[in-house]
Amino acid sequence: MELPHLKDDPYLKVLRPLVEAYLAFWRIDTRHIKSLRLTPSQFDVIATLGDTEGMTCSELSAQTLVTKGTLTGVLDRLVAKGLIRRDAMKGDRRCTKISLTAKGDALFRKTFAAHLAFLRPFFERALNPDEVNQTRALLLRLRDSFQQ
Amino acid sequence: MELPHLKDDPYLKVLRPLVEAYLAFWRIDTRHIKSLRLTPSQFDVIATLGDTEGMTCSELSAQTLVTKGTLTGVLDRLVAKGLIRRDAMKGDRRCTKISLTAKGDALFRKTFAAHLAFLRPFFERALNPDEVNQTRALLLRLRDSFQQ
DNA sequence: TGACCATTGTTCTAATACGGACTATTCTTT
DNA sequence: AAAGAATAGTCCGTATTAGAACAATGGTCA
Repeated sequence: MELPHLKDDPYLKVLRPLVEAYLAFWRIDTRHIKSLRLTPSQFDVIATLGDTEGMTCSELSAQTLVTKGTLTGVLDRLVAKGLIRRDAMKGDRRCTKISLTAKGDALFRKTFAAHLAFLRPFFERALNPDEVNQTRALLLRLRDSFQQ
Repeated sequence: MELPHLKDDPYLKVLRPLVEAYLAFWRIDTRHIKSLRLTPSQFDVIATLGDTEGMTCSELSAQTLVTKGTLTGVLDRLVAKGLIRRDAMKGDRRCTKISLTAKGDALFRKTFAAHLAFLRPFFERALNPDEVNQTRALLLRLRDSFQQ
């Protein structure tokens, strides 16, 4: 049997835990965000725009986990909710400057800190400060290995 | 300023690395799967059904990362490709038994081991055997914290 | 200046994704 | 046995998702 052998490969023993840990986190994260009447992508955009002077679609797409093509639709819905604004960019007519409206900024102030405070206990319960640093270092090594 | 303070919270320092590590992995994983002419969900289903006698939709949904509602469509497309089969379950007429066809089994044999072999070097490069066990343990603790 | 190439944001298609509603069926409890 | 609860799979609406193609614009270099 070849497969059991492969499934026991010591290096692959991290694969499922990585996926499962992320997914468990993601479900909690998403559920809380939805209670704010936002989708995860929308929250991502709001949180990224918060405390900035605004940015172009490309910059937004790079800093969030939202693809350029998807971003258009996400922004459309955020404009419809009155949370962001699209302005022409002087100097480069290809670009659009995306920024929070007053309403969007108010939402950002109200929800961003609250969301992080909501998440913290889950990490606190799982890891002590030493382990946080260990985990962080190990995860960054994994990330870098998959990124080059 | 309240936000920088929150962002420096030692417990939240794992948040971004977790997301980034998973996403970096996910991109590599997905790219390779697509080269097999399958979507990630379809591969997930095929890999889960491999070397089994088949299972119900609920079991499949629990063991893969595909939601029950989404599964219907994924299975539809796999049936259309001739890779799986839906059979009535004797004993419980609510259930459907999903299993690989001969063609699906052939695809499983050809691609599953190859895909794992493709992924292994990324883990090997990042972590030594000790660290694999550490990482695994830490990730499982995180998962459990988010799951209860 | 003008040909060439890169970049920007939008649009398109196919496939997910979640969660809730729905029907059919089975189990529980009285 | 009959009413009520639980489960199975499907269907629906809304929102993503990647990636390719597109037109408009900007930069580069001969």
